Amino acid sequence: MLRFHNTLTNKIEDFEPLAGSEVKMYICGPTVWNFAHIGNFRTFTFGDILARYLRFKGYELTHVMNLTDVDDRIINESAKASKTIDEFVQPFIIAFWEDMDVLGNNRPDIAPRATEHIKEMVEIIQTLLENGKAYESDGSIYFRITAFPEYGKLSKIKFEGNIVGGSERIDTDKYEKEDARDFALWKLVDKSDPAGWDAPFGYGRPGWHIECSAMSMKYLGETFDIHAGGIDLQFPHHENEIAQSEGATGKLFSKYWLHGEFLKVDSEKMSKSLGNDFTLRDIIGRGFNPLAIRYLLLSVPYNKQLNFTFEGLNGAVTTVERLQQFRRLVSEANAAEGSSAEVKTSVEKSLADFETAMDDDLNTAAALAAIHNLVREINTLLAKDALTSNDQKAVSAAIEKFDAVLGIFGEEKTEILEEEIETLIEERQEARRQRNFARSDEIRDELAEKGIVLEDTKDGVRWKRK
RNA sequence: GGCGGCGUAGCCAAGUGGUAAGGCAGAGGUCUGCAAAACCUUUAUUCAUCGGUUCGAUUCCGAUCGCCGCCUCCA
Repeated sequence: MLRFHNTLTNKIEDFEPLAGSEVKMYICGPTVWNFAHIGNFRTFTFGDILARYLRFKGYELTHVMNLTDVDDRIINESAKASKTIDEFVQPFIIAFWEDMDVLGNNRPDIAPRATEHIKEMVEIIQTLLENGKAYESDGSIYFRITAFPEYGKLSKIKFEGNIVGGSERIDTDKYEKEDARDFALWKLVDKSDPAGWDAPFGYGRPGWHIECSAMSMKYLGETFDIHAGGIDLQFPHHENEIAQSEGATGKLFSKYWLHGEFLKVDSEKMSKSLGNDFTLRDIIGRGFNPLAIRYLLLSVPYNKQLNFTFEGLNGAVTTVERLQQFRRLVSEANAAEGSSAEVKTSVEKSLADFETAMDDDLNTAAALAAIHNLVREINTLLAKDALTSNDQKAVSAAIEKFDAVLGIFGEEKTEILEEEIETLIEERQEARRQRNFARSDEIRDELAEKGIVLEDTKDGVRWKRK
């Protein structure tokens, strides 16, 4: 039984979708110019694992992830560059999907853009104005938090002695709001500003939070199953989404809320001043295999802070190579006819342990342990040449199942230079037979330079791409 | 100041009221012309510190120390 820690109730809950085997899920996506940080990709990778696992469990999933393509920076910079928002934002969106692809994150089914859903936002704001949960002040529209008593139920934030009362950090007056906690739904802008939209309540642009309410409900309905995102969004963004959405519909917005924890770097917070705010591209630029980055990001359960270190990443590089090697060894094994009860048991146990771990709020660390245990057991048999053909099939099938969820075994590559490589290997074998090791090592080095690694085994030479 | 999370071997870490998963690194060995890969063996009397509850705590409670996040704008 799949269970999640639901931030809304702060409890571990059995996952029971609203409609049988259909699951509707919304994940808060990137602000398109600001996605590149490795910490963000932990959240997106977690979202991908969540989606993959729901499908693994047989659910029919609709997975929506928004692209926030309007904010002050985008508006200012696009104006400076004399570009439309769309022109300015397009390269960032392309780069984002490139990074997602490189990391092996499947794309969501629907990736709506904020700027294409202004109409839906306006409709929600209208409803809130009509039912008294929003008000106009100085031409802008604000949400009236006092009209939504449940405000704070997600973040459990208490306002006593905090924002409203004790703090001197806010001067309520300067916001022209009824209450300092009230947040903007629609911001009035000058008619001459190209970055604005017409609405019944005036020319302006939407507040940040309203886009997610509008897009999630448009594609998933007024009530849907899962809303996920990084922990940094819990307050105020998700809290405000709930207020807007439930304030407008009077219905439960999302049944489950999952929040991914943050990344630390060398046990410190990430920041520009510490020079440790790496982007995915920085790390790949240092020559690290994206698959290893993926492995590291998912090796710690999503709801735990992960300490990112290059020592850890180097470990992940080795681990991922071992897993890829394992898949190769299994598929290439010279398996004799037959089957073994022992292997059957090992495979079944590994799959069961894997699923138990993932069922338990996506405990990827424990799930990986289940995989590693199988790898070790089967490798032992392979070393003894004791894997039978039925074992081979069962193990391969298990690998495909694991990989459908985690995506860490890499792809089976089709080789292009194969003939050339084979010729060189032949030549090297001949040199070795003549005990001309100087020449044989030369060939091995030559191939190594091209990224081809040779391994001499008792069944002949095996080669792989590094 | 308010709220929340965390502190387990050199590193990344799972976990549970009953005696410490897994990976990386290290050491020794098998195999090999040498490597590589793989395998085998080995690596925490102990889970930040100090108290308490208990037959028994790393796991529960309290305190202390340390680290991280949110609590303003922008998203």
